Amino acid sequence: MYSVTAKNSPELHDGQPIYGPADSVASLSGKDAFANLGNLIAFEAKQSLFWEGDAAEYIYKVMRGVICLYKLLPDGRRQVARFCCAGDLLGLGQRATFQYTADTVTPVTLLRIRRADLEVELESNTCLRNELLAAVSDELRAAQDQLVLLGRKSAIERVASFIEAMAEQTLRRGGDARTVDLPMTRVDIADYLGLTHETVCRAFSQLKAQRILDIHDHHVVEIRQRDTLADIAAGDSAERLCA
Amino acid sequence: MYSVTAKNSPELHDGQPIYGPADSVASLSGKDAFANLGNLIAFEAKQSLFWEGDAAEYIYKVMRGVICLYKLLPDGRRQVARFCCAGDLLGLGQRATFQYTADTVTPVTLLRIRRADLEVELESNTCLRNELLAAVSDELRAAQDQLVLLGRKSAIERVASFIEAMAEQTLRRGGDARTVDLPMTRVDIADYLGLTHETVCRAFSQLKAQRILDIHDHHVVEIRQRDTLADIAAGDSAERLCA
DNA sequence: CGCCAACTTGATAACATTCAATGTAGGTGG
DNA sequence: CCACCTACATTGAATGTTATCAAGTTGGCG
Repeated sequence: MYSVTAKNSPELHDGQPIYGPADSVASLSGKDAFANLGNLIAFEAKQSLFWEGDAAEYIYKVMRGVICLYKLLPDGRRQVARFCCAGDLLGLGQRATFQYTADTVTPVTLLRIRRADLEVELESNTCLRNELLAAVSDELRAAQDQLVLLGRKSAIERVASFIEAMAEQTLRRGGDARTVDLPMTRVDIADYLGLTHETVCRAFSQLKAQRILDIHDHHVVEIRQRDTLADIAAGDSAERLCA
Repeated sequence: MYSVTAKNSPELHDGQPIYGPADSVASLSGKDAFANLGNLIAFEAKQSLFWEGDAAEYIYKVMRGVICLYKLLPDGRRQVARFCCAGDLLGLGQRATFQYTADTVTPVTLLRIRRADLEVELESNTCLRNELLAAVSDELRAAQDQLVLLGRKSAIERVASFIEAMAEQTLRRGGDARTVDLPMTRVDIADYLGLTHETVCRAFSQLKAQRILDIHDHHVVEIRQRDTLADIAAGDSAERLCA
């Protein structure tokens, strides 16, 4: 489980900390097409990696921990676009600047790859090219699902969808599908789901009251009725299930 | 301008109509890296091209007209993911099935390309590969902007954003930036913006009452105060502007 | 032990939806 | 040619979900 409450060590801010270079990645991820292109760097929780509009000199691969990508409106309203976990790539796209701001949610280890180096490698490396296209395509598909969630789902449906998605991710990483780790705060979740943190809270409470969830810790929930949760998440017969 | 009210000719449904093959495309689009890979087909307005989950044997390039891509929830709620106009590609992504349903909004001419043919061509054609990656990246960026709109913008901000985006598109195609063509219905717009058609209607009326828009025809609006519209769309000082 | 940040719960209010009625334009058929 | 029909658009009134504002509670850490 993640240590969410790690403090902002003043001596380690804004990405200075550097691990051993290049090939020490192998120990973390097995063989990785990206490993020999970049360096590992580490960040504490709750730090900024980059801001929307920054020159995108690097792209990143998350090796460990969770990162939150978001955009801000002028008056401070925030929309979280994505939570990036181990294996995810950040900073793709062909723009010279980042399209969103990135903060760490937990302590994080990143593989940092110079964009220019990547582009050279892409010329010859078909496998890498495919992996990259797959990453962008997956990101697009996830964004389209999120459009449906934000445009058409109710608060309870959004929260149920989120928990289900996090559970699936846990499962893919070989974890227990019933115990779900939620390292981010309620505010982060709210900004991801287009709700307020109070509304997210009430949805959690409601799912707990209906015995669909158990909430051990604020950041660890257990799914007790996976089918019902899935039905709510899918937007199916909400009136019956949420009565 | 588009003829929105074209009838559903019974003799021309579900994509049978076929134009001349391959190279007659040149006359429509100038040189086009995709042209010699596919065939042109035409559709009337308000027809289905394919459904979410269909086997994705082809990808399409829109040569003329407008197409609406959407997803449905089990109870019929609809979220429009995108309106595709001339030059846009449909059906990208590496999945064997379509990720959304596609209906024509206006009469449409498409270039239809067999996916297998495209993949063969991609092996050798660097230019085409780049064009494809650029298309996916653009689609992703548009989807991320839409996440902010759906998650955090008010009704009036959503409608202002939509009109502004349509105006920019008109401009890029060499049209007058003030006169904006909206070939889709209010329901289509509502399902794109995550609102009801009544709310969209009221937002149009409000923008008209504030003399920010003129509404000639239901499907043609004129922007009278571009700056104010842009401010509202950006979510800037909404309280002052919308008072 | 006490502080602080995150979380939870409650009361009220706002904005968008829902339900209902009316308006408008194009197309059809008498 | 006009009346009718249908689909789409607009406006009004009510209802409801979610946001906002306001207290409290909890848990981790100094």
